[in-house]
Amino acid sequence: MNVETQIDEFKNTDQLITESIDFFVRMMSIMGLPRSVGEIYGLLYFSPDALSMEEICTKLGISIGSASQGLRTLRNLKAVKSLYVPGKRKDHFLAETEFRRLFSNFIKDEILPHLESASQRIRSIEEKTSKCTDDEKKFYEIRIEKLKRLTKAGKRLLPALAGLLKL
Amino acid sequence: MNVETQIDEFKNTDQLITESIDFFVRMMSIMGLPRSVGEIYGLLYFSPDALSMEEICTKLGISIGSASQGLRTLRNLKAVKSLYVPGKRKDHFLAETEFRRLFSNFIKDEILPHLESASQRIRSIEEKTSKCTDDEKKFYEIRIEKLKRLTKAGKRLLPALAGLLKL
DNA sequence: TGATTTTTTCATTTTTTTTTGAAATGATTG
DNA sequence: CAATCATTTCAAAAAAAAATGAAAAAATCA
Repeated sequence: MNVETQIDEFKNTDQLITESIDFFVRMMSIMGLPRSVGEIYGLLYFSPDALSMEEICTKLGISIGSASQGLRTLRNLKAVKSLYVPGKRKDHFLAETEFRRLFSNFIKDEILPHLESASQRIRSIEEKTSKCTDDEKKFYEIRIEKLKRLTKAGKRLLPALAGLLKL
Repeated sequence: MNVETQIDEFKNTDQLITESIDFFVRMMSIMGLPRSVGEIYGLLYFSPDALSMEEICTKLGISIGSASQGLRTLRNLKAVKSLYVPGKRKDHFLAETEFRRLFSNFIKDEILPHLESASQRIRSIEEKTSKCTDDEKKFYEIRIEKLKRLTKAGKRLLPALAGLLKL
């Protein structure tokens, strides 16, 4: 294999990783996760070998702080697993590629808690109608009922959503 | 009705609206929409009468710029409709309370376009594998296949999601 | 254990997003 | 159609979110 082919191949893999990072940066951003989280996952997703935090920092040009926090986020979502590499001291990271579990964790950790506190807030809204006139009460109660049905549907539907992902 | 009762009632409705705003600010923020959008919707959701932009600004203490932009966003999502009030020059706004349509519009406007461009990016990633060795190709192709299935499932599932919301 | 390496934390800086409000544009009325 | 009122736009300011990197903490090794 001559030098030019090597360079070509390097560039190609490089571009592939760049596109992957682009892809996941956007996807994670829809989910409200910071850029760095998408970058790290995008890099790992197409890496055959587990990478150390230092390699991640170098390849992405991000700080160790960002890498550490980003990896923590990804670990919490079970989007990344750390792997023991014999003879090496540093932790090494691999992308977890089962999106179903990833989304299920995202919904459980990031969405459902909000729905829980929403239910409480609705109860608190309901209490405030006690001193209204009957006409007002009627109007408010219809709207409150809609909110209740919304949160109920959300709590039921969202966790089921990941299950529907027959990837 | 004496003055104290009036004051009590005023306070009660006021608190109710405050809680509603709180509720929708958080909900809209999950959807990545700015605070002001949630505030406006939260105010309108429990308003029996249509409100003008000026009233919205005053009641929420936000600028006319925010109100104008926020109402535009809500109008685009069909979360708010403007109502002609006879004898008044200003436009008046009412909350659209069918969440099903609201979410369906949100998914159509804010999520699906990203999935479309994701498909293109995957194709671009695929092209980059052409010059890889067979072993590398195998690894990459498995991951690419997963991405394809993910976007496909997303495009199918997300629009259906709003339909499942039998509120 | 003590020295060395790796990782986390968090105050500060940088970047991005949102809000503001004055000017421009558009709409309505007499 | 001129005057007035209502709405949008957009550059600048303010606020919020994310990234940085040095210091602290934790882990590993000899």
